[in-house]
Amino acid sequence: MVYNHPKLHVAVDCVIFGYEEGELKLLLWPRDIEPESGKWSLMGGFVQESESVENAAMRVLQRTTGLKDVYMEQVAAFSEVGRDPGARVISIAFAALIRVDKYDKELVHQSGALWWPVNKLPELIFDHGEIIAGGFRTLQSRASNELIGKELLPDKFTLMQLRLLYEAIFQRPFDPGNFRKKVLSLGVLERLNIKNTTESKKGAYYYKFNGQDEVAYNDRIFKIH
Amino acid sequence: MVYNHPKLHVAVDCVIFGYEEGELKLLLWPRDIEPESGKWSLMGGFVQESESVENAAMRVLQRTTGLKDVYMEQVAAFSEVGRDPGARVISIAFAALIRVDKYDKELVHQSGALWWPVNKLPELIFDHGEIIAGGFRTLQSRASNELIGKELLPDKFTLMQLRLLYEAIFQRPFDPGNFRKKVLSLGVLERLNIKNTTESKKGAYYYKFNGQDEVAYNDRIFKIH
DNA sequence: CCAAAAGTGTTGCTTGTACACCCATGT
DNA sequence: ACATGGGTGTACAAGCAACACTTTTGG
Repeated sequence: MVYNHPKLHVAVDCVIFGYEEGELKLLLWPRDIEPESGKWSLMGGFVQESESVENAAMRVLQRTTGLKDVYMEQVAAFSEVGRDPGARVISIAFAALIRVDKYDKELVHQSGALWWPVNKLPELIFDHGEIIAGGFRTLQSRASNELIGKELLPDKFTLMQLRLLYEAIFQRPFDPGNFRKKVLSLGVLERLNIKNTTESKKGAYYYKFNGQDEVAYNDRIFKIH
Repeated sequence: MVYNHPKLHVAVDCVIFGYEEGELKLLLWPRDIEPESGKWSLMGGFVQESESVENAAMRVLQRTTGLKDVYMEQVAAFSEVGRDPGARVISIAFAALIRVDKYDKELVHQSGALWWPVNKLPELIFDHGEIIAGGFRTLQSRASNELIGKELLPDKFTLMQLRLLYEAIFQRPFDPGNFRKKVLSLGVLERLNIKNTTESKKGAYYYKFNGQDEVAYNDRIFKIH
């Protein structure tokens, strides 16, 4: 059956978060064509006839970073008529969390992409600022409902590193003692018998996420100061 | 500029919630064409060249219920390739809350639509069951982050009516005393000097939402049993 | 020795939960 | 009189916030 109805360009845009040097960053590409040449943009791509928007987002992510099997979450559809002055394009935004020690740096570097700290973003094209804000809310929401870090930190990490990640995500400090107690009480971390001695004199135990992926979180977990 | 990329049918589907007789219901239409004739469906419509998806959803809602200026929230995009066997259609789902005392009953009745209790739904076409589940989660999420009822209850209502609404939304009982204290502590309700004497012997004060629409909710508000 | 992070403990406060209890009134 | 919902109060538990304090070790 053929529907006699308008067809539209549908794109996906990926808000790609990474964590590096104590800062939450996101990956942006310089735009080299008019209009708005010189500004920065999210990486996107058009949805094809034979794929879901989730597939399209994965495809875009793999094409640009070399990564597959990455955690992604749908943010929202952005569809104001004039959002892209060049053409009518509806965009479905996705938030992706990637580990900066794993992406294909060669590939990313070639394309001119750079990591930008979330609180020091450059000028962005179209409504990409709004899309990023949405992706950031999605990330915060996820981080308060379950313990994230597996997607952003190295395999083994100290509780300080995890805390700094959360401080970057929520842009506010957490009390070290309370953070430690809360996080450990969730029972999703396993202490290793190795210590990190580079970031403190005393040395801090490394932790890792213990396999049992799905713990039933009853409620919002982060109300820590 | 013309983009040399695929164009797709983009639809909106509205999950329309109403509250009546102590039950949370949603409005469904019988499908009278093959395939899946006889099953029920959400009301939807195609997004036009010159409108945002939000506009399209509003338009669909107004066309089917006569209502405008209704609270709506985007749920998510549903885009599996085979979701509509007739054609490739991406659907953006919206959740709408309407007051059953305000919609155009004539219009709705003509179209054959019926209100179905959320826990006794008929067979649904395509992935509309999944879409409804998403809309329901969106509703619950909103109801736990702020006090809803303005959109679903009459202008004046008793605290019992409000509680029954919340019990319908969360499908579990709330303690009457605790519910009352929590709700009143939010400071968004104003007590009227009228009593409802039809639903209890003693009579219960009517309340209404006081104008100041936006109260800053710091945290999830409903953790009441 | 001092600074800085690691790690543990304590205390007070807020908030939810589970009740008990009295009130008002229509039947 | 009694059942029913209206409305208030209380006692307990859980969880968070704030902060004190001890440990360890590199500089």
